[in-house]
Amino acid sequence: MGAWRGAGEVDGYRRGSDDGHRGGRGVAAPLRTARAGELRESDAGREVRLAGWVATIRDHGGVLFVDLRDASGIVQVVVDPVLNPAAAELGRELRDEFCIAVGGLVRQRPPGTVNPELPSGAVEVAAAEVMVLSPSDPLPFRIDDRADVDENRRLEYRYLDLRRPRMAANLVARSKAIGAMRTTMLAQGFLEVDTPTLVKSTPEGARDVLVPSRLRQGSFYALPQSPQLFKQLLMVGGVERYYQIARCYRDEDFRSDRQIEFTQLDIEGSFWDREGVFAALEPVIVAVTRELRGVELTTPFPRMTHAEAMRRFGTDKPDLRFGMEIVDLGEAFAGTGFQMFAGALASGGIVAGINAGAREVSRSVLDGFVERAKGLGAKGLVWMVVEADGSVRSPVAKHLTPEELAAVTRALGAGRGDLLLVVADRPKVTRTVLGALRIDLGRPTGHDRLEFLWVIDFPVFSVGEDGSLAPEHHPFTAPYRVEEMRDDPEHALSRAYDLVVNGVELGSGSERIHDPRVQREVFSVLGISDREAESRFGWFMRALRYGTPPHAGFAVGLDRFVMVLQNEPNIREVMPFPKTQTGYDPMTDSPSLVDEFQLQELGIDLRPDVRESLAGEPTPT
RNA sequence: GGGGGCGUGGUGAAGCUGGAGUUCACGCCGGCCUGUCAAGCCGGAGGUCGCGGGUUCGAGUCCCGUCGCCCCCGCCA
Repeated sequence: MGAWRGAGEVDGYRRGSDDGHRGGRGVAAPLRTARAGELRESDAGREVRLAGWVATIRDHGGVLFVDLRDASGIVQVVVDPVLNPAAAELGRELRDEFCIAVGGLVRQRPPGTVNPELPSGAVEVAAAEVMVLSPSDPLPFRIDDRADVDENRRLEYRYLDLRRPRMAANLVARSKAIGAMRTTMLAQGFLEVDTPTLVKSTPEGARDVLVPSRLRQGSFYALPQSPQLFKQLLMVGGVERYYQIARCYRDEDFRSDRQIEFTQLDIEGSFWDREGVFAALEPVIVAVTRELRGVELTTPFPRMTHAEAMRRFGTDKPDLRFGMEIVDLGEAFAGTGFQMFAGALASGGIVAGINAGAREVSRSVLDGFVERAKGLGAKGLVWMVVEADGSVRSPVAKHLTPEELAAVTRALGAGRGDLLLVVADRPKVTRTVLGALRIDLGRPTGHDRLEFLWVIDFPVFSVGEDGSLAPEHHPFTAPYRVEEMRDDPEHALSRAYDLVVNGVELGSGSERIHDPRVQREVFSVLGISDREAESRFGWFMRALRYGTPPHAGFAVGLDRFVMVLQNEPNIREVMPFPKTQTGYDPMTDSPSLVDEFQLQELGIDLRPDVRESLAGEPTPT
């Protein structure tokens, strides 16, 4: 680019300067000698060159103010037509978000015109020269944090959205987080190793993102759900301490904290157990939090077993920033005549409740809670309000004895005005429903406080609605005892753990199986036949036979972590180019149809019904 | 797969009980203005009320369907 030299035109835009004529002597490189947001009183008297974007223009007819923004921040540029008529003339042609360069003198602002809102507000740059590097069309939305722009529109113009201070700050935070992770991992002697992104599909857990092979038509790669098996192979390979900032892909429905592709800090270590993992990871969490929040966390983080988390909070990722714990009310209703409670207790269920505290709630809000509980799978929800006179108002009060009502309020520590929510159902349903209501009712907004927590001793299997068992973790997780896993699968515990902050699952990990015989047994208990295990994981099981060290590891969700630390409500705000809930990118119009030839090369034919549904769609030629 | 919320000039909103595309702020275009800082003042342009159907003399408004975005349940080993 010919900026600052050559003729006085850049892409047809005239340059204004104080030499009184156009096309005058050029100005030598570099384009920029200072950063806008960094200028301070101590810079007064400096001749600087700045380059950036027009944040706002304030044209007083005479003097013209331009807020010049670059990645470092904003500084006010003053163009004075008396001192500099050519620059002023050009300045009048400037519009929002033009990319410009300015040369001039940094000076203290006149008394009374200092802007305390701006870090650079004590100074301004008196423009001697202004040059348009690149003009801008009128914007689809304002570059401003204060506007709440439709997200589709933001994604369509993500490059403009990223100019907003909030998004720019999130990019910086993300970069700092990765930096702190690398620094901490390197200091601990970890080796950064990258692993393939075209891998073997192992239909297990999440849906794979598939990539068709051209050279082997009909065969598919998968994008990795995580580098799980590769990092274990690195342990077999003698790496001992591995980490990677890894991109992972899971083709499941989107949520506010889930995207089809996301980033993890992935670590693995040999001769490690859980304690080794925690000891290596806590400094990383501390460093990232220090970097992004300026907060020094206390270690070690508290721990809680999965069973305790479920019992007290109804979830495997408890938010410890508030109480409202789930209280078992079995004792209070031990001999109750109230059919709903008695029935639940008799059939192996439980009665439990939470004290939502004193709050004014209308009947419609209470009905909303009942609907929510039903939506979550409970048969119903009983609400009780402790009245000013100590009596209990509830739709079921007449079915309960005064002793029972007293026992409930006592068990829940209820005082005047408190709202109590009670569920009677199977234990798991009861706890998860109350756990969800607890979050609905008690969760603090934002993430100003941080409550980290290790959740340990996950069960090997989770019990489904129908009583069926589903593995809670990937099949390479070591159980405490294989025999228990086989003989009493419902109660078997695994050497798996999660890291939780403020009710958000930040990541999970486990001690791995390093004995091929145990691995085979685990496959068998999981219902994976020898033959199936061989075809899907044979290559991996073979590796385990060559002196595999005991090892363990973890993966931290980078996007979620930054989301929490930046106090963002969803993961998209901390991802540079995220997709919508339906996996669509409005900016690039992706995913898109491909042309017939591309499909042919891959040996792929679209199903007739799919073809049919696409009729009328614009197709590539 | 299911439930809910939202969809109105370029942006953000209001639009009540169905009565003229009405209103507000920002942006845009033009003009004025020499110390503002989301500058100010005057004037102007700009909309198939997501799309389709229905009810009605009449629909942004009511009903049905559909599409898109967001949130939740399922799903996410």
